[in-house]
Amino acid sequence: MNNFNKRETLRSIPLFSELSIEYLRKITAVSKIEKIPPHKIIFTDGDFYKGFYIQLKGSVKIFKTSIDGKESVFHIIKPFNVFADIPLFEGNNYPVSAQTLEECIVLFVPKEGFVNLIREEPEISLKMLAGFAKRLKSLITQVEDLTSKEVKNRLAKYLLEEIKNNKTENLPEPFVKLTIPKSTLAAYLGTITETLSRTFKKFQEQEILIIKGKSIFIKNHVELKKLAENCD
Amino acid sequence: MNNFNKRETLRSIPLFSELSIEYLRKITAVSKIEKIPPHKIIFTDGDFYKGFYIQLKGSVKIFKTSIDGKESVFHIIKPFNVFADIPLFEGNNYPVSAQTLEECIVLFVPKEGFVNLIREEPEISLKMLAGFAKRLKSLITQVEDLTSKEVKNRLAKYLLEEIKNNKTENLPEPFVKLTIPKSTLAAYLGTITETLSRTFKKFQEQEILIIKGKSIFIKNHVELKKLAENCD
DNA sequence: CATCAAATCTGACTTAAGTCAAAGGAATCT
DNA sequence: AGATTCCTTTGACTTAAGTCAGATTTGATG
Repeated sequence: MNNFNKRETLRSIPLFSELSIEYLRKITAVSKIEKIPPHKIIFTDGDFYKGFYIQLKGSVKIFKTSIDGKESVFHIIKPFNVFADIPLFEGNNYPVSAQTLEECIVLFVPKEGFVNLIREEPEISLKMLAGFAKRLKSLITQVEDLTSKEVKNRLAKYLLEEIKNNKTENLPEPFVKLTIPKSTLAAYLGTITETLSRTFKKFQEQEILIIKGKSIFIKNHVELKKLAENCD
Repeated sequence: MNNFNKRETLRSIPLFSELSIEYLRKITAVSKIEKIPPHKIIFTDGDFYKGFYIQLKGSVKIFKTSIDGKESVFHIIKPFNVFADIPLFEGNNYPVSAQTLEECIVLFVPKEGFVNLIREEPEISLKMLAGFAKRLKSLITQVEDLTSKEVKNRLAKYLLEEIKNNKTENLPEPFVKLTIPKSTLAAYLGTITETLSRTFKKFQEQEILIIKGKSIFIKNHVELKKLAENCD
C-alpha cells in the first residue's frame, strides 16, 4: 500500500529493528497497514482489545471523555510511536480512546500471539519496557505540571517543545506550526478553549509571540523560557 | 534481618515468584534487605541511579518538588510494590524523589546485571511490563482526575479507594484510617492543606462523614459515591 | 462565491481554590 | 509536666480559570 513496503517499514520501527528475519516475517504475516481518514475514531474507551498500532504518518489523539463531556488528552501520537499497547499486559479493553487528527497511515498488530513473541525475543520486551518507561516519565511530568503550573506556564512549555521538534529553535525567529486544533491543544494543556485563547492574547500583548493563521512566531524566546520554568 | 528470610521473601514477591532457583540465588546474592527510619529521604530527583526497591513493610511517598517548593505526590508505595524501576530502562538518574512515611523495610536490588537477567528470563520482563502497564493506567487516571474533577470529587474517590483497600466497605459504617499526613494527602490530590481541611469540613457539615483523630467514619456512602463520580 | 457550519474569540460574571497570616492542637523531647 | 516544634484549622482576601452567551472568523461545500 502506498509507498509503504511492509518489510522495510517494520525494519525502520525502533521496536522491531533488531528482530530476526524469522520473527519479522511472522509479524508481517499478521499485521496490516491501514489508511485512516481524518477525524475518525479508531477505538473507544471500553472497546474490546484487538491489538496495538504503530503510527506511520499523521497524528492521533489519545484521550478520554468523562461523563459530563469533558475531554482529557493524554498524548498526541506522532510517526513511529506505538499506541494502544498497554492492554497487551493489563486488562481486556482499551483504557482510552483514539482519534485521527488528519489522514493517517498506521500499522495494526493484532494481539494474538504477540505476547508469545515477546517471550521468545527478549529484545522486544526490553524495547517495550523502554517505551513504557519513557511514557511513565512523560505522564509524571504531566501530573507535575498540572498540579504546580498555571496555563501560561504549560502553554509556554508546550511551545518550546514544539519548537524543538520542528528544529526551528536556532533560527533568528523560531516558529511553530499548529498541527492540532486549538480545542485539542486546550484539552492537552488541561484547560478550555476560552482560557487558551486569552492566554495567547496575553502573550501577543506582551510581545512574546505573534500569531498568523496556524503559525506562531516567537518574538521573545527568553521570556518564553522563563515562563516555561515558572520563574515569572 | 528481622522476620524476613530473604529467599522466602523473594518468592512472595509477584515479580520474582516464577523465577528458577538459579536466578533467585543470583538475586539474593546481590540484593539487600534494609530497614529505613521514618521520614528519611531514600533518594532525590536527579541522583545517580543505583537500583530499584521492593517495598516489604511501611509506606513510601514518591514525589517531586518544583523550583518554587511545591510538592507533587505521584504514588504512595505499599508493601510488595516495586519502585524506582523506571531508570532501569530510561536515563541514568532517578526522575523523582522517595521518602519514607513511617519506618520501612525494603529490598534493594542494584541495577548491575539486572537488565541481563531480564534478557534471560522472559517471565520477569512480562511481569515488569504488566507492572508498568498498571502504573501507566493509574497515571492516566490521575491526569484525567486532575483535569476534570474538583478537589471534593478527588477526595471522595480517594476515600472510596481506601475503604476498598481496608475492606470495610461492607460494614454498616465503613471507615478509613489515615496512614499518611494530611499534607501528603493534599499534595497527592493536587491541592494544599488548607483546601483539604476545608473540604473535610464541608463533608462533615453535609454529614457525609465524621472525623475522629486519624479515623474517618463514612456516614453517607451513597453521597460519597456520587461525589466520586462527579454527579453532584 | 455565497452559504452554512464549525472553530475561535470576546466580554461579563461566578467560583473554586490559592495566598497570607494567625490561632489551635497534637506530637515529641528533655 | 512543660516547652518546643510541627501539623492542622480557620478567617479574610485575591486570583486564575471556568461558565454562559454572543460575536467573529475560518473553512468547507454545493
